[in-house]
Amino acid sequence: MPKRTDPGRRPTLADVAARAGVSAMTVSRVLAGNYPVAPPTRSKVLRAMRDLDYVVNAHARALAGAATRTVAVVLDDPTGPFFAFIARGVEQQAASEGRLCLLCTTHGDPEREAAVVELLREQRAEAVILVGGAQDTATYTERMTGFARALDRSGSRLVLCGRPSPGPGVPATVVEYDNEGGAYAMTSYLLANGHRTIAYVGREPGLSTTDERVAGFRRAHADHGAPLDESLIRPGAFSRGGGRVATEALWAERADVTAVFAATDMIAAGALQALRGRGVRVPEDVSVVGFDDIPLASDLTPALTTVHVPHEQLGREAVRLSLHRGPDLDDRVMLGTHIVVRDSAAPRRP
Amino acid sequence: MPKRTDPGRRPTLADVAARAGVSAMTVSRVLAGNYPVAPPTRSKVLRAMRDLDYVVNAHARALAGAATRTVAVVLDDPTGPFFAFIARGVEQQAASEGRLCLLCTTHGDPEREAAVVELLREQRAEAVILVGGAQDTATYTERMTGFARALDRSGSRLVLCGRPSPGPGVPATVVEYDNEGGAYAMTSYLLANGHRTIAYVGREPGLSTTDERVAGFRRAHADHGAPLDESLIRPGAFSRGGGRVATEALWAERADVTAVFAATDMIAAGALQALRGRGVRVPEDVSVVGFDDIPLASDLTPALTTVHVPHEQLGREAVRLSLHRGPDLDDRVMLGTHIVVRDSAAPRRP
DNA sequence: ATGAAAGCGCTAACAG
DNA sequence: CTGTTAGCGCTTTCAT
Repeated sequence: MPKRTDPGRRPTLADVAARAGVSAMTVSRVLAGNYPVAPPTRSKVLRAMRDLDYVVNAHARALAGAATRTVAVVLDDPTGPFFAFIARGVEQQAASEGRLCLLCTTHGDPEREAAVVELLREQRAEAVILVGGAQDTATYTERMTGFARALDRSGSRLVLCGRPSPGPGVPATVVEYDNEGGAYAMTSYLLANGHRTIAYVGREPGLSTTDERVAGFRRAHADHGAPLDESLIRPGAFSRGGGRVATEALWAERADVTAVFAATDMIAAGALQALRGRGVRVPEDVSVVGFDDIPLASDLTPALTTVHVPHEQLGREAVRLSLHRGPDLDDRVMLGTHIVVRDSAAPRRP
Repeated sequence: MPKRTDPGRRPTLADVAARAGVSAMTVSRVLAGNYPVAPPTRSKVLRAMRDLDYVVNAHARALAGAATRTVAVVLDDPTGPFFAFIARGVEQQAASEGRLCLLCTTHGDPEREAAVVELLREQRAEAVILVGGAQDTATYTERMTGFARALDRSGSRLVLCGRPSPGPGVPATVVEYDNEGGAYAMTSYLLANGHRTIAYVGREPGLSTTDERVAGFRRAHADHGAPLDESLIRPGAFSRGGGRVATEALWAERADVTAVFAATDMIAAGALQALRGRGVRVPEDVSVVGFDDIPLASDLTPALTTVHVPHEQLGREAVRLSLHRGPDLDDRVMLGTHIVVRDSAAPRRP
């Protein structure tokens, strides 16, 4: 039986060509639109495509040499407070560049992460965007270098978004934001408001963002000539509960603190809970500030003064940069952060 | 020059076969693992694959007839409060079924939605999951029927998740949740707590979920023999601002209301703002309840009593059902909802 | 248990 | 401006 009459078959380029009385190549050119085709021919082809409800086969196209026009985001968990914004940035930029967007999650499991990278190599994704903080250790650097090289060999590009760079010479794109600068600006703001006994709550040792934020906290103290009591840099988990616990512990020891710089907005939310529980008024008695500017920040009572991180732009830049990249092996950009003044911080009361 | 020595080329199945001294077919079988291969041969092949850093080409595979092993979610906006949870459910189930997940957004634009469906037809995605409420009009039904048929012709499956069914006989899978039952349960709860003047705030005419929720509200009144004052069903936008405005307007007219059933948690948040602004205490003076059970609900003060919608499970079911589906043309499931009692509702004060 | 041959549907590279 | 010829890398028959 001739193929043409096969009933359940999806129409192919050849079918369209036959129906329009032209060659397959002409149809291909009409599709791509990057080559001159005589208008009458063009309309005949378009007509045939419509008649047959023709849909190109993206896989055949990818196999024949065209780019896959697909980028991938790899997240910890799409319900995270800011991962969603990064995902939105990625998706938007991908869409505006005519790319489709693959979404994968790892739940923080390194094995799953490796498996996902492998899957994305199979897909020949143009870019693989790894999102979210990570332990900045030697192991991490090795892993990322491995991913970068492997993806490079597959004709794909690794993008580290909000993660530390594996160093120069590694074929990867890095999109960061200014943790140090944001912490510096916020600490300066508190110091300018007369605070001198500022606790930094929620240091998670080893986490890349932590070190940078603490560095900004330190530099601001130094630049303002304010002595920094190291015992005021408090450890704690990056969660609401962690913030509550750490703040409770802090108050048990030091009632002289007049401002709390929480490492994240979530921690700040926990700190507010703890302080409310103790009958401490914010910002009258104590100022509390956060970092990240997640939606929750403006919902808290009082609305949280915090450092804005351009999550969405981070996602957009990740796509943009990986798609239009120069001849360099590695490239990176750092996006700025800035403080957002709301109601949770006030000048120190005498 | 022989292909094999081409330096930048990605190794193919043939390369692996050559290196292992077997035919391409044998390598393919090792890869698929669904056919007996002699253990020694097998190891030789695996060895060669590792040596060459071989990665299958998903597109070649898809072209040669294998399934694409890809499902797609189409969202309004990934930063929406519950879209993220549905996306998580989809992604998790997809991963556990060995599928990759494409993420597309439409920002509520029907044209973009149609364009996205077309793109996904090109990708031969196994399932295309459309998420989120929609106006249940004749136009909607036609659109969805069109999508369903088009996807069906491309060997793909349309899944409507939390959206109305286009009716029987249309090749689509529908995964819904029980809006009517949830509203019934919540209204019953308020009635059982002695409330008799309950306002329903945030009716968006035409939106599919609205009608079902209002129906449950009505049925509960009827079943409890409580008269329902139609003027207490208040229109309003599905947003915090909408809730605030609608509640302000309500209070200006009716100070006798003792309970507010907000159509969504966001509306409830707005209602709480409005009531706080007026110095009305919740739940002492007025009870407020919501619908959806988004994370914000437990963060509000007081924590919101609301109807839980199983968003994540909705996403999981969408994938599961579309992948393991019987011979029927259309299929649907409805997931249950239940009330979550927190602090924003109390017995009516005498 | 393994291999050979024939495509899957498209586009790149050359003609004309 | 349009057509021809060759694959892209894999999996499906059908043989052996």
